[in-house]
Amino acid sequence: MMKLPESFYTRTDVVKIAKELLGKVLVTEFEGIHTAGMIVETEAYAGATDKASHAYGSRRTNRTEVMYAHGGAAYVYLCYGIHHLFNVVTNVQDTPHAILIRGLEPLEGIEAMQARRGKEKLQPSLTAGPGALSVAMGISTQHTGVLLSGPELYIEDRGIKISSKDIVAGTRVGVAYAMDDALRPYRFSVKGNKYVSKGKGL
DNA sequence: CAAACGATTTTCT
DNA sequence: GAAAATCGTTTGG
Repeated sequence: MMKLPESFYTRTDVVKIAKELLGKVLVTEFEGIHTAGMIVETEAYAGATDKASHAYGSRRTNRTEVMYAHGGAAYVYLCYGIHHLFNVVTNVQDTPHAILIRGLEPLEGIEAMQARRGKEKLQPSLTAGPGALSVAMGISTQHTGVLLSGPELYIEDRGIKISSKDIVAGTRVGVAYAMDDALRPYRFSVKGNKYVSKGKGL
């Protein structure tokens, strides 16, 4: 039950951090509503050298500015005009690394999540997928730039250990336009977990 | 100032 | 399994 320290995010190996985020718990406290879910799927985006990243080639725009901040901030991007994608900014200042949270296993405030998603029953699709989990957790683009050190939005370690043999590495999803970089094994998920998004390939 | 595109989800066939 | 929805950001003129 400990919030991850800033030093967790400011390390330089974004792939390693992506793996370590599996099993951690994302918590939000918006409008007095407490919701929490265990992270079961992540994707690393290695900034300037990664064609799939918004910051490829050190591109720096108003939107990507947050990625250049030091690790520990949230980067929320609106995709296809309707989906909010939640990312964790990592590494040090001026290095635009980020990790996309693709899947969560609901732990607390499940009723609230269902209400936000307009779903009657609990089903994997509630939080399987980056756009879906953002809605369930109440995250939207207005939270971009918010520090993950709380009090409304943070990630904590509850002592859950994911054995390395239960971590599946795969190619990323929805980044086919990135050509060869789309084949990099930057996607990590917890083996057999129902809340891991299916994606298109793998 | 106008046009094109996308780190996806949902719904229909 | 495949196609449509939808709008802010980015890129070109």
